[in-house]
Amino acid sequence: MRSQLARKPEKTYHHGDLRDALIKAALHEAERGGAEAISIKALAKQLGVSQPAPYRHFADREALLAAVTAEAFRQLSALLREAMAKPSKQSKLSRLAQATLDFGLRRNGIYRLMFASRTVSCAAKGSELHEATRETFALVIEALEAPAVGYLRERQALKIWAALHGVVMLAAQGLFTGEAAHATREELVEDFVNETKAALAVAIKDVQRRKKAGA
Amino acid sequence: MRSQLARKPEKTYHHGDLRDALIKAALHEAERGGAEAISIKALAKQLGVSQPAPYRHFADREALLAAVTAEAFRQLSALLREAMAKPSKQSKLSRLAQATLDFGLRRNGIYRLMFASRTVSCAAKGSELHEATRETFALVIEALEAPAVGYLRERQALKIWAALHGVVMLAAQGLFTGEAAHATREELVEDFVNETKAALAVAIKDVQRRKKAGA
DNA sequence: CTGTTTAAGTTATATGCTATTACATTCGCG
DNA sequence: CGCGAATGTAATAGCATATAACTTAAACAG
Repeated sequence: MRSQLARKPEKTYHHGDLRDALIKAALHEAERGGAEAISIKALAKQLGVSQPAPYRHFADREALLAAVTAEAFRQLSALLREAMAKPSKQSKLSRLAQATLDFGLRRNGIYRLMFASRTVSCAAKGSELHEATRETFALVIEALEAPAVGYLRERQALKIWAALHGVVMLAAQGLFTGEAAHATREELVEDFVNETKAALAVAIKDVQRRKKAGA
Repeated sequence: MRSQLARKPEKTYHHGDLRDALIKAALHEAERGGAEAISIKALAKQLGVSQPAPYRHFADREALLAAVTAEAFRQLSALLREAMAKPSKQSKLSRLAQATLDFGLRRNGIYRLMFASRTVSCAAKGSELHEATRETFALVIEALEAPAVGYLRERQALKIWAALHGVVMLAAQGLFTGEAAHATREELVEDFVNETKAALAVAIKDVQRRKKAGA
């Protein structure tokens, strides 16, 4: 197998790593233009192979999109992990939230690809994509830094994740440029972060109190 | 002009109301399948006109999508207005929020069309689509039932709108079917509604207190 | 080494969609 | 009534997805 270091145009019959190259190139295309910007034909041409070549690695366009989306989720996960790891005065949750916003805006085409398509919801349990999204959500739960009491964490994670998603999408649509521009997206995200922390604290205290009463 | 009551296949040369028929048919197609399910060719065939006919009414596919999206926003606005109008024990905001969730899930293909595409963000100020989205957002502000103090309303409206959007999108992606299914989407929406009310009350009180201190 | 199997790539082609051009029909208005 | 604008049609170009049949070379067995 040819490593990705092989840069010379030695014009070998076999590309060597076409599958990976397709995903990377597709991600690049999606960066600006979203899913619609991904064309099998164009990618093939760009990588110097014939148009049908990609079909050796992906059953159809949808399959390629799924693989690209999975890779995008892994990249987001890596980013979030990094943001959570670095020491800071801010909470883990705050850093995760701001990092998500940053990713969603900087790489908005990819972000839209990740969520707008129905590819995600159709991902079979256990598939590459399903695992990738699951891992990202697990990071959100981790960022809460809360003990696993019932399903409180999951619930709050879901809420902050939804809220973040909404802010990113609306921001990308320019809804923050009108009369509402007085609140920055970062402020809104921080609002949601604080409300999440407060709600989580209250809920946990409530559960523990109830447990004590029952004991 | 032929009314939409004309059901007989009288096979007139002119359709009579092709523009409107295209939008309605496209909405129907989008209902399940989103934007990708809208094909000019298929619509033309379905309506019994030649393929290029639609181009008399829409410059290109994008223009049709914009018109369809605008119509979808108007329908959503109508639904929200209705929900807010009917008497109920619940607050206006709660009713608007639940109605939004309902619309987003029941007509998810259309909902995705409305937000996932970049059509919205590209809508020129003053365009049909721009006005339609603006009107919907105005309803959100109205549902807050709060006085216009600074930009507090806009900010809270933006927040709840973003949160709602997030819940709808994640729910549509089946993120509520895993370990997080213990919190229903309706519950999450109600959480956001309550947090919005609380935040708004605090913020308004804060501003008024500050004003009194300054006077 | 050599031959066979198989993964990966090629050319050719069918099908479907968008969009344009040039031409035809009808509506509406002076 | 007749003319111009609006609306629809036929023909066609161009691009993308996807499949079929064939080719190359890599990997592996003996």
